[in-house]
Order: sequence, then C-alpha cells, then structure tokens
Amino acid sequence: MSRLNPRQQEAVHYISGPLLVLAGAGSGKTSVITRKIAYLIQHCGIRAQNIVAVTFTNKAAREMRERVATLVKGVEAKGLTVSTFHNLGLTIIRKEHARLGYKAGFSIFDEGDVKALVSDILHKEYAGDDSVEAIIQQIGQWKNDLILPEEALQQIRTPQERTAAAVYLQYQRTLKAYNAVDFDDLILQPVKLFQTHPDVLEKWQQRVRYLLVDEYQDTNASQYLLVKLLVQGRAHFTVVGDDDQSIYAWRGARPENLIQLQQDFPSLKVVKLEQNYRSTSRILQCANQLIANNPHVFEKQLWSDMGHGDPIRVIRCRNEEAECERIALEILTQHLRTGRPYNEVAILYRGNHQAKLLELKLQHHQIPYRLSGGTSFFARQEVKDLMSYFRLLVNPDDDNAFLRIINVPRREIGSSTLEKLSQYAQTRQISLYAACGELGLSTHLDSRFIERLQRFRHLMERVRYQCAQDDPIEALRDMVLDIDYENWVTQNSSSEKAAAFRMSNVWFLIEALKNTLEKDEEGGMTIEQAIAKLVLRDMLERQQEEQDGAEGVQLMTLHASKGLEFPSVYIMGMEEEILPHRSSIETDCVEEERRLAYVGITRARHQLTLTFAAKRKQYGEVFDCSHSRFIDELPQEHLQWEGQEEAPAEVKSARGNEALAGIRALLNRS
DNA sequence: CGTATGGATGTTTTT
DNA sequence: CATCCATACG
Repeated sequence: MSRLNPRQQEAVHYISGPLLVLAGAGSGKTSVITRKIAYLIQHCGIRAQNIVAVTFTNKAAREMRERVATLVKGVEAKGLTVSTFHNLGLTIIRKEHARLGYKAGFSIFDEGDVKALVSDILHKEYAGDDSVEAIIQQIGQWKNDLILPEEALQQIRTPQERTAAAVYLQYQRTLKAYNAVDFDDLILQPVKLFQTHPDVLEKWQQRVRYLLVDEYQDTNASQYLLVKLLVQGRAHFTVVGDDDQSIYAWRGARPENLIQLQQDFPSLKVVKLEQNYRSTSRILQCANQLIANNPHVFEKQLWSDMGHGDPIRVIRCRNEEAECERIALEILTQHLRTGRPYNEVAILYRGNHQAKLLELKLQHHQIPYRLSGGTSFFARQEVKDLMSYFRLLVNPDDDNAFLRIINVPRREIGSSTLEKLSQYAQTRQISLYAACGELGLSTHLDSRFIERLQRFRHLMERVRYQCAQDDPIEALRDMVLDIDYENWVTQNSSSEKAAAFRMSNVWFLIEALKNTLEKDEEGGMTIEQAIAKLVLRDMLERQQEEQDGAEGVQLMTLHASKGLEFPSVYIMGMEEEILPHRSSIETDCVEEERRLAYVGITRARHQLTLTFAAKRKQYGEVFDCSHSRFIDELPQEHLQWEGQEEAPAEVKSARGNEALAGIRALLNRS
C-alpha cells in the first residue's frame, strides 16, 4: 500500500499536538506509524535518536523497524528507538540502575523464576492454603497499578490479600537482594524513578521528543503513566489503538486509557481509520454488527471496497471430533483442488487445549501445520538450566539461578549443605555464591563440602574470566562441555532421541546469543545485554521463524492471532461456554469475549468459517452444547448454515430481538 | 535423589 | 477424563 488515504495522511501529518488514531482492524495502522516516523525524520527536522516508538511485542517492533528501514536511508534512521514497553523500561533501568539501587548485570526473572520464589516464600513463612498462582496474580495486579508492598499492606481487605501483601513485601526484598527485577518491574521501576527524580525525568524527556505508541488499548496503568511522564509538558505524541480489539483486560490492560487520554490532554485530536484493506465487505459487516452489541465511546464503522465475497459459513458438527475431522478434511480437499498453499489457512480457537484433537486429525491426514503458543521454549528444563548459568555468570547475587544449577549436573551438593550455606549467607548478608568463597564457612561445614562448593565457584570464575578475555560465545560452549552437560542430559532423558533434541536446544540457545551479539549494528552490546534480550524473548522468535519457516496450516489461539491476517480463517468451538467462555458469562464479562470473536473474524481476508459442536465430551461426560450467542448477533443474511436440518431456529427470546434491534440501528445509520 | 500416588483443576498470557 | 503438581516414600 504505497498511497495513503486522506485519513491516514491526516494521521501522519498532524504533529502539532497529541494525537489519537483509532485504527480499525486492517486499516493500515502499521503503515501510518512507519510513514509517520519517516515523515518526522525527513520533513520535521526531528532526529531519529529523539524518536521513540513503543509496541507490545518484539515481533511488532521488528516489523516496524524493518518497514521504517525501507522508507528512510540508514544514516537518517540511526539512533531510532523502536522497542517494546519492557525493552524500553530495561534500557532506562540499565542506564539509571545506580539510582534505583541495582548493580550492573542485574537479572530479569521470568514467570518460572517468579513462581519458584513466591512458592518458596509462601511455603516457608505462611501455613495457609493460598494458591501460588493467585498470589502471583495479585502481586502483578498491584504492580500494574503502581502499588508498592507497603501501600498494599495498608489497604488489605481480605485474609488472602493479607497473605499476598506480606508475600509481596518479602518477594520485593528478595528480588532486591538477588539484584533482580521481574517483568512488571521493568515498567514500574522507571515510573517510580521518574516520579521521585525530576532531574532524571527531564533528561529522558529531552531524549524523547516524539513518542509513538502502538496497540494503545492494551496499556495498563503503569505503562500509561510511563507514557504520560515521558510526554509531559510537550505532549508531542501519537498513540494508535482500537478499543474493539482490547482483549487483555484480564491481564491488567486498561482500555479506559483511551478515554483517560482525552481527559488528560484536552487538546487531543482524534483521527479514525475506518477503511479496511483486508477483508471482503461481508466479513466486515459481520464484524461491525457483532461489535455493535458492545457499548462504545468512539463510534466506528469498518468498510472496504474488496467486493462482497463469499457468505460466511456456519457449520454444526456432531461432536468435537467431527468438528476437527471436518475442518481437516475440508482444508485438505481445498488444498488439493485449488493448489493454494497451506499457510494461507488459519484455525483459531479459544483455548490451547482445543488444538490437541485438531493436531491429531491433521496428522492423520498428513496436513502440515504450525502451532504457535503452547509450552514455550523457555519452559524447557535444559533451557532454564543454561539460562541460569548465564545469569549467575552475569549476576553472582542471583541466588535463584545459583540454587537451580548448583547441583546440575550432580556435584554432590545436597539440601543439608545448602541449608548450612544459606544460614551462613543469611547471617553475613551475602549471596550464596559469595558465601561459597568465604573462609568463615569452615565453622558451619565440613571441609569436604566446602571443597565441592569451591570447585563450583572456581569453575564459574574461570568461565567469567574467559568471557571477559576473549570470545564469550566460545567460553560458554567450553563451559557446556566442561560440566559435561550432555552426559547429564542423556542420563535424564527417556531416549537417545530425546537427549539429542535437548542438546540441540542447548546449542540453539548459544547460537541465539551469538546471533544477538552479531546482529547488533552499533556493536556495543555486551554479553549481559544479549542475555537480557534472551530473557525478554527477543531475537529467538525470529530465529525460530527462520528455522522452521516451513509451510503449514496455522494453528493458534484467538489471542495470538491479533495483528495477523489470513486468506482463509476457521474459528472453531463457536459455542456458549467456550467462546463466550464460561467464566466470562459467570462474571458478566461477555464484552471482552465479543471483542475476541471480533478479532478472530477480522483476521479473515476472503473466507470465514465458523464451526461448533452439538455435543462435547468434557471432564469425562458428554454435554449438549448450544452455538455461541455471537453467531446470533451476526447478520443472518450473510450466513450459510450447514449440518443443521432446520434453519437457525428463529433466534430465540430477548437476545435475538436485541440483535435484531442492533441490525436496524446499523441500517438506519448507513 | 528419583519415583509413585493422590488430589486438585480444568481460559486467554504480548514481556 | 486427563493432566499436572505436591507430597510421601523407598
């Protein structure tokens, strides 16, 4: 899309004040952002190093960077920042770590580390039946809302919150002692820093002369505050978002931030992008009519001139197995008939578990597929082990990493040794790793055990020295050989094949590190920074994509599909209790589910197929299912039902009438 | 330290 | 029903 439409041009050229771009699905928002960056550099005299664009995913950031690169010359784009919120926060913390009380080389805890730590604190100090998950979630909520442990303790309302707040306090202290931050801290700490140190804030405001934010509806309270602080005073910024695609409220995202913006910046200009360049008008009419059932602050109507297209098919299947079978078979015949590649097709579903049966059926018909999501690479044991080695190398205070690998592979260091080591470390207020090297240990431990600990310490010191001396990648490879990790992996794997696979993950991780270091244009990246990038899941995704860029049907959750598009889309499990998920119905949060359906529908370019099962086996019992209320909310004249004897059963009761009223309202408007 | 058994759980997860 | 986790036991 080389030419911009008038709305898009307006969005690109308006730079005199705060701007909100309401970008409907498929309306070319990435083009607007990238073109605007180019415009700022080439026509507004703003230097690239003073422009910051923020996204939520590494993928989006990468895509944006690449597209800007095609628009402006390399020299002009030098110093441009396009990064995720978390990466930006990391940059800030890294530069200001001293003021925040962190030492260089601090660790970033991922959810696995967090879980281990919280569970440890909880079980050691509190004998309740509070679930670790619930406490983690509560802590996350507090952090998103910028509530520190001390404040949390003051506003407790329930016994659960009391425990959570107490754990939170301990958790935060421990993180500090480990010289570590978690994902939420990457946003929270910069905000707290800016709030208390006006001089630091001013420095960063000078640096960020123009700010662009993508997927603005997904910002949470602390992210919004970070944005607000950075643009304070000058208010030179553009945020792009779509309230109808807000599907992460359960994770702390605040779509109200869109409205808040208008209140905080009364001079805010709003530009709507309503022309869709992706889907047929039938698909868009479905999307529009569905979402019209939600309340709106900003009215919006998507349209396109891509032609009517085919009707939307609604297929009723006997049960969940028939549903998967049907989809698989149809994709297969479609592929054979038209010769179109498999990767033009996507199958979307609400929950990851729905992919299981589907996988089976696809395998049975030998249809290649790509499954995104699921158990992540970083949840693998060997990856966690190696990452812990990396982290301990960079940050000796990281007791979490220390504990994970002190006895991996076997070093005959058991729990009683660690108990005593930990006691000693506690009294001396030092890290476990540091304690290993202290002479005073001899009063607590037998020399035999001290020797084992020191052997480990020497190993790590040697690797660290080697890293600093010459090729760090080579040093890490040597380390893996040195500790004979392969032997350990082989012993702990069920088969030869499994062991080989796990070792390949190990080498892949090191390869990713190497790549990260090499691909850094400025060349100033240290091994510490490269490791941090790994933890933030940057770089690795790209490599994985490159590696298995193989063709195949794309399987993913509706959440994961946001931002993508496919010629043909199947949405399966269009049932009550699944697509409006049961818990959402119970808690009266159907609106977000509707947006989820909206996101799914608007992924399709030409073909859209909705399927549901009449019966479904659940928890060992067979249940009758009824199709999703969202199907009733679509314009019935565009639907083509299949597998159902009688027509859609004159939409029952109040719900149907409501939908009908929605249709009339839409017709009247247009 | 590794395995066996029982009990709870059953959504989505950009970093 | 099936899977995952924690705990207990050998």
